[in-house]
Amino acid sequence: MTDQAFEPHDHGACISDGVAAVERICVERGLQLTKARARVLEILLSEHRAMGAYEILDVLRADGLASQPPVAYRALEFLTKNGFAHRIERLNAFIACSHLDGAHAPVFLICRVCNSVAEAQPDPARSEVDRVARSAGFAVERVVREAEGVCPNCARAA
Amino acid sequence: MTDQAFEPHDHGACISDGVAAVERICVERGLQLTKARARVLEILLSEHRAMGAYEILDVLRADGLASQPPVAYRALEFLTKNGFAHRIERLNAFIACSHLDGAHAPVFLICRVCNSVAEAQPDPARSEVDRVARSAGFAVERVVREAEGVCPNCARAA
DNA sequence: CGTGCTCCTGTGATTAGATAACATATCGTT
DNA sequence: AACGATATGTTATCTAATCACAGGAGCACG
Repeated sequence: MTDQAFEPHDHGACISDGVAAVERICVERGLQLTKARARVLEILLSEHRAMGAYEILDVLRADGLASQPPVAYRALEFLTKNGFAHRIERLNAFIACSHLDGAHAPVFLICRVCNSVAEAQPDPARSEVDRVARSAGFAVERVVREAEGVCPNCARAA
Repeated sequence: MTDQAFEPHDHGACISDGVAAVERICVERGLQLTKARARVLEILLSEHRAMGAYEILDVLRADGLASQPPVAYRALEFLTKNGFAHRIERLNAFIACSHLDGAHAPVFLICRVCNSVAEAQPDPARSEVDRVARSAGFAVERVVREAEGVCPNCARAA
């Protein structure tokens, strides 16, 4: 398991690699990574934390782009629907996906001190949510798994 | 595991037993189950689904009680802080706790067809979220686990 | 007895998050 | 050129949540 958000890394590459990877996938799947969508993805990739739609909108506005709420929400819908970004329900906010390879049911670790969010890839076979749902005869379509707490860096600092 | 929400049961008892149990716990712990708080609990217990704060507020208003948003939010804060109700992040809504006994890290099963929400009690030892967090050195304070899908009753009906 | 403290309530205003509805544009296809 | 599908721009609206401040009930302590 990797937790990019909690470990030092080349963040410039983080952004450019992320955009490049999404571009490639869009070509493969015939998806249009338009200007607005690409810009929102970049904005999300520029931070390892979740950003609210209106916060993203502020950045777009500063760029001189259209800045009405639907602009951000449409881009975010595109990104989340295609797995390029995720919605963090606990925060009503969004974050770029950091595991573009393959289907996943991620677990998010949200640090309440530094606001960073790490996306972890747990073993799907061990999902307790799935196990519980199965035993209740419940057909799962989407799973939300988010933990809020203190990341190792902030714990060390305290 | 029990899934009251998905199974036939005496719902009148569901409400009265729920209120009685919370009353008892409040006495034990020296908590004040005031009029507003008790009423909101009742409202939540009256349905096996999550209700939005403003929806609760509408009921309070119909009762002739104070009906400004903070009234509902304060009662909900009391109820959730003490484990008498839970917030469903996915829905920005609230539901009465159906497992008052003991500390828990519940899993919620949200039916998108009939809107019912079941609270399941998984085996804590198997929590994949905890496992992942531990391996990242992340100190978990709160966990959100919610599955959205179709409940057995609605699946049968379709 | 009354002062101060803590906790709870009431209300108006504001901020944040999300969507509806409708008009316009762009691009590839036929 | 006409069409359909997809994406954009904008206004308005709705839902969710919080702030800020004033007032009240109950209790403890001097």
